[in-house]
Amino acid sequence: MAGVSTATVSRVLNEPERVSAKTRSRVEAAVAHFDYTPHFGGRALASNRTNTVGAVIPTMENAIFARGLQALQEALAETGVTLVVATSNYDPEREAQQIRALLGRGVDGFVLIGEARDPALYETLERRGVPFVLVWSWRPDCPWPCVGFDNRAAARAMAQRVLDLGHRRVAMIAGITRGNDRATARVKGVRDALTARGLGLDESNLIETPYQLEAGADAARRLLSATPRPTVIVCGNDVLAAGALMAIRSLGLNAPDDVSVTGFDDIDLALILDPPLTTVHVPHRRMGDAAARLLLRLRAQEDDTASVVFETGLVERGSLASVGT
Amino acid sequence: MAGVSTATVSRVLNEPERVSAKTRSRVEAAVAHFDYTPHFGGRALASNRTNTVGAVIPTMENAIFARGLQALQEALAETGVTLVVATSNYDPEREAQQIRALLGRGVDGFVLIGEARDPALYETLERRGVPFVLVWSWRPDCPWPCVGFDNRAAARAMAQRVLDLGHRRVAMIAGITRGNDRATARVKGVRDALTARGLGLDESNLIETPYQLEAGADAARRLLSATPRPTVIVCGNDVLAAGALMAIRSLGLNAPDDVSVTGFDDIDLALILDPPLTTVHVPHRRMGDAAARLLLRLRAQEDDTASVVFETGLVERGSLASVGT
DNA sequence: GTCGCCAATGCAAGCGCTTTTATTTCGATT
DNA sequence: AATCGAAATAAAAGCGCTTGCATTGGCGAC
Repeated sequence: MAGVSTATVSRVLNEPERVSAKTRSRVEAAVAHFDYTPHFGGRALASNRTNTVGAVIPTMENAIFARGLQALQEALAETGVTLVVATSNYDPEREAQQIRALLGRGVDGFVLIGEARDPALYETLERRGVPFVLVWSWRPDCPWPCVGFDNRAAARAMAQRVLDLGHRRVAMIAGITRGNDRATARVKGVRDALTARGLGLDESNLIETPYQLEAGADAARRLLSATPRPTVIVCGNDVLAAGALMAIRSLGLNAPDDVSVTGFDDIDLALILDPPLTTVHVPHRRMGDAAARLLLRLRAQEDDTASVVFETGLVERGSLASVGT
Repeated sequence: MAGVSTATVSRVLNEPERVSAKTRSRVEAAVAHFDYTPHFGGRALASNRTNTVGAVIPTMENAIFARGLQALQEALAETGVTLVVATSNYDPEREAQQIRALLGRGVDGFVLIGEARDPALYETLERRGVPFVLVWSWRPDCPWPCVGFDNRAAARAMAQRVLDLGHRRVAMIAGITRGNDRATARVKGVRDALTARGLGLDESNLIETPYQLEAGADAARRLLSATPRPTVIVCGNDVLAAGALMAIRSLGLNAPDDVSVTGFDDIDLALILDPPLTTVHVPHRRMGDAAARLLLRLRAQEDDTASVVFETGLVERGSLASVGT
């Protein structure tokens, strides 16, 4: 040892300024010499903090979450907080399990996707006093701290643009809406716009399907087999739209001449597609970053813990054309 | 309480079979009633295990890692082990930091990408007795437990195929090779094949660049400005290849008629591209899964802890054509 | 009925750290 | 040189759990 008590070592590690420079350097030398690392368990037990936050996302395979997580993780790491990630595969029960599992691991903060979940879960979180932030969705009057955007309004804006371009036979490929408020809001938004013009979205023109390339392609093939076929397919995200474009090509049709397609998210993919995808731009990385900062403020019991809303924007590329051109 | 000692509660939670059915059910009732969760720190301190494994990957934004992690995480979760993910952004120093940070958090297992890293790090891991698995790369005689494939051989096979199709002016867009043995091996593999036919890959025909879409496009533009221009661009991964295809289109050229392109990884993207990408198929998900199982065996000190090698395969789609057709 | 044995449970000692409180040290002041 | 106070450090009490060992109780064998 460096001739000091464990208390001093602890102080050197946690509040270096409270220790005299001379002792501090001696301790630091010893730490370096023995390649000492404090024991996490001991620390967690004594201080009752783990400096860990948990995120439960649907899947890492969706680029939007991967990107958001990356930003989240970077922002948290700056303050020495570790991120633990679990996935639910879009299953609400599994999400609840994962949250409980992470609670058991003593995470002292949560980042959760969307708002739709069992009230009992919210109650548990509050009772334990574990702060959390809901990401990726936002609506007026959401009672929890959120960092997101208005999925419904964004989808509505996209659908309005579609209608402005003269489309009347509108079909939609949505994500699975059960337990997914983002997917639900996007369908609602499209409905809003259609209804406002006296149109509807009946069952035959709306398919819910997992957010996967092949699933999107299958759905598009089904929608396009109708007579008369839709002039536009509005998709719940970019991956579904990519699938739809694949299907269109495989049917010998041409986008946007025969059928227009729109996406949602604006991931890299949208740029690569041919034609490039008209979609809704969502600032995933900035949301991840903002979520981290909001969560840190909540943990620190700071005052400024208001929800953060991001604006989305229509990005018009080549996949959406006016009807009949 | 349920009228038992804490010791019994601990046993109910950890080795239920050692407690009589009657007591066990009483304890379980109490646990459920109070919504009790064991304190992670206490547990870690007393048992000196955290049931956590750490993974340090370059970035979650690359689909291959996202996919591998997803599989890894699912396989680990089955046995109650939690995955903690950190990212290095392809920076060896940062990777070392992250490994030490995770060690400090008491992870009792590691999944690391590739083999190239400071020997001191390996020493630290061994000294601490923390088992680890290297993923995504494999070579004969690797002294550590690996789950991967032979990047060099796979790249060589791809290059051979390119040469078999008559290409002689071969250019390559590689990832940054510093501290990245996969990227390095892929360049070597291509060189192997070229050298075997008396060709070379001089500086003007090899560009190293980050694995990003735009970077790939820029590199392709530079390569294609040469006279005579290359007939094929071999890319270090699919994202770079997608960028190259974008650049080719933006230059008014056509793939594969004017220039062929090949990728590496076979992510979803490869299928969507136009023309669809000829690439090397890598079983990312299965690697993640196998890595989890190998690590669990190492932790359990089982005998069967041999490295796992996966086969890769050429997937021929439309982006590579024979020269002069 | 007694004894011995094993399964089931309780007891109590830590695990390595943080933190409150007490003690020492040292410099400044008189 | 003595005194005081502030700053620096040590002492010691847990944090909530696991686990080796001691104890209890129940049962079968004699």
